[in-house]
Amino acid sequence: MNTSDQLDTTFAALADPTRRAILARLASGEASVMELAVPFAMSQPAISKHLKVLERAGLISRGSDAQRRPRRLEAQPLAEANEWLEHYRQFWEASFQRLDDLLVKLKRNETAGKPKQRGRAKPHKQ
Amino acid sequence: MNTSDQLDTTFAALADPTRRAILARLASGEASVMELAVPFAMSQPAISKHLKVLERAGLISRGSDAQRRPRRLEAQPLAEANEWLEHYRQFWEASFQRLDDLLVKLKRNETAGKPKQRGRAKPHKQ
DNA sequence: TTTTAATATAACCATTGGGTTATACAACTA
DNA sequence: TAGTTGTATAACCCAATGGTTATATTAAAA
Repeated sequence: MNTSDQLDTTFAALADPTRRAILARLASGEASVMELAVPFAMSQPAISKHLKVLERAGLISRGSDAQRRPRRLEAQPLAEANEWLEHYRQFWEASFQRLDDLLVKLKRNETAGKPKQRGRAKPHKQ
Repeated sequence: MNTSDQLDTTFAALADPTRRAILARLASGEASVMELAVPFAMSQPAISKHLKVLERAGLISRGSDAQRRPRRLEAQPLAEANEWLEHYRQFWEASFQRLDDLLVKLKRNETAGKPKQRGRAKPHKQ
């Protein structure tokens, strides 16, 4: 699998809220399939399918404990995804900066004399 | 669209090599649909579909210049994706660290007396 | 005013994705 | 040994994805 294929399967695996929740759960330690399934209104086979997607992407691995097959997080593909994203950091930081500039300007017009804003004006989540 | 939906559509949009290549192209400036289509062995409507996916994810926007509808990069959703990934940084850095430790140990056994390795041992791309 | 260029949309097709239920299998427990 | 628990797999359904060709729309150029 080349880097591009790896990014395909990594991003595809991350494009599902159930799978992201599973990764979040595994961030606090390994867990069995049953344990992973509990929070979801979904059958056990559905969870097993999600786990297969995550495993094919290399985002989790499978252990063995009696009948259990505990999964644990394998974050390395996330490093590659992160590296890809990094190439675009300048672009989103530029847009944050434009937002800052705007907010500062508005603020100045509205309350001249008050202390200037400090730190970056983080935009609200949509 | 809540944050989770936004991540869904962002990651899904990124899970395709054609769309990632389009974003890479747009990183060096806006471009028309035709210009974007050139590098790909794919019909114009196929490209238009990809552009629609990127636009729905908020990753590009559409300008207007005569018959042309030039697209430009809108990197803000990438900031959110990056923020999500950041939560897992500790995990991939831990695995890099384990790899470092291993390499250093191997190196020591193999060539005792030579200078120690500096910086992080970056794993090869697969 | 007709033609050409750039883009969008419709209709279609094959494949994949995310879910289901039913069933198989492997490993503990009584 | 029989039952129970944990997980995987098979077969199926429906919706979504990624491509196609053909056609519509819009604006410029001749």
